[in-house]
Amino acid sequence: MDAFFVSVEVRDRPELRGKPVIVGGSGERGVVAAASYEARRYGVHSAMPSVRARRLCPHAVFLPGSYGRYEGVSREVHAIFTSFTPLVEGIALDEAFLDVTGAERLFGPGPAIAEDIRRRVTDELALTCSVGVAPTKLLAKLASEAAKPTASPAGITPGPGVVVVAPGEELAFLHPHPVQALWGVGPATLERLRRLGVTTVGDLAALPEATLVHTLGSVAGRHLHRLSLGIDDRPVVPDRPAKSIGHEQTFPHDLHDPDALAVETVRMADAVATRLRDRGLAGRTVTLKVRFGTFVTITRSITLAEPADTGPALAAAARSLLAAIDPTPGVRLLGVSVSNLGPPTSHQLRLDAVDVGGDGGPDGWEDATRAVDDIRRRFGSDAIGPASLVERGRLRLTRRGQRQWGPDEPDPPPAPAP
DNA sequence: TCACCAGTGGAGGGTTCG
DNA sequence: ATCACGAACCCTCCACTG
Repeated sequence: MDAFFVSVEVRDRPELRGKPVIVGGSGERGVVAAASYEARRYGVHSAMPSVRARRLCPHAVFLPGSYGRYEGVSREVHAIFTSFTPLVEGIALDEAFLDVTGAERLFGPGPAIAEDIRRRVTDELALTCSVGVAPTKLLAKLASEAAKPTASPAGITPGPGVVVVAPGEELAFLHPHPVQALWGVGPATLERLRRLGVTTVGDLAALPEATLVHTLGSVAGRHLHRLSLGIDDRPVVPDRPAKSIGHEQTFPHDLHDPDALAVETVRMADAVATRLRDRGLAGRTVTLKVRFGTFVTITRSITLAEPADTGPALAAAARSLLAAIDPTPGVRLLGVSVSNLGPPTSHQLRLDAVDVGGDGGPDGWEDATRAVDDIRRRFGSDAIGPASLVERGRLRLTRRGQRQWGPDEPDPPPAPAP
């Protein structure tokens, strides 16, 4: 999808059409989630600090966005995709791979399907998308980027909408691209490749595999070497199971107080546990992430003997990790995530089993947690929560249906302790 | 008893992507 | 000269097992 979040907003508020529009966090610590092509003319792009975006384009309209709405529209787009093939792999809300090899007998050749998809997205959803058609995932991705509109200070140029890389044309299309166009080449890899004198994918293809393995490691080296030769046999995989679930948050102001951090940890552990139960999962490895005011980021993790899916169980683990961290330099961001996911084990019979809570559960919170889920379903997610959060008025994690791109209105800095 | 080896899983950091 | 959040994957080091 082209400028997805912004396009949804403009579609529903026509007075925004033709204006520079930015969806993202507007606070001091926010970032741009999406920018309209009018805003991109000024050099604004996604992931840019909002402060910089506002400097570049002071007259832009800033919108907080509504993530829940984008999820809904994404489902509608997805439904169009799956009407052509069940082999749809979602990459993000606005991006997906479709394997249409089996659909061509029914719907015609790939390029024709691409045109059909574009037409249906335009007619049914009043949004625009760009499609790349190619024999491999990498080439399809690059082709879809080539199909998009471009924005420069001079103006906005519409894209072709569909770009096809036919069999036999792969290397001619691929090799002129800059190496950073390859999936897996970010700033760090780019610098290492630059030192090898590599600028384009073609340069990369001329290098022996051993050289790449030596500088980038066995997996990445071999992978990039193959990609540069147009070899990419990764299949389109629908419904990949989640491997981790987490929550993290940047605070409007750095936190120094251990008690305040403990409260935030409980809040996030509770949110993660709720999402875990929503999906019928539990996890064994709990990871605490701390970013200090200096931007130095550390993670600490612990693996539990039994999978956990209750707030108290995750909070206890996260707080034990927090206890070993000195927060006095100031904590900018805190995160709790859970991995090693699997089904929640029904209580295993153990010879040494101790019934802590008196309800038969291993951590004593099974019945209470079931009741909490029930109350939230009926009265909303803010209706109930851990006592430590209620007392401090911190029950709410984020407004419903919202994902934030940074803290919005910074609270006034805490008054110095007497 | 020691040296070596292969495999596994945990911990922590880093990179990349949208 | 300070940029979110959520997730996947990779690498290295280390302990333990056999």
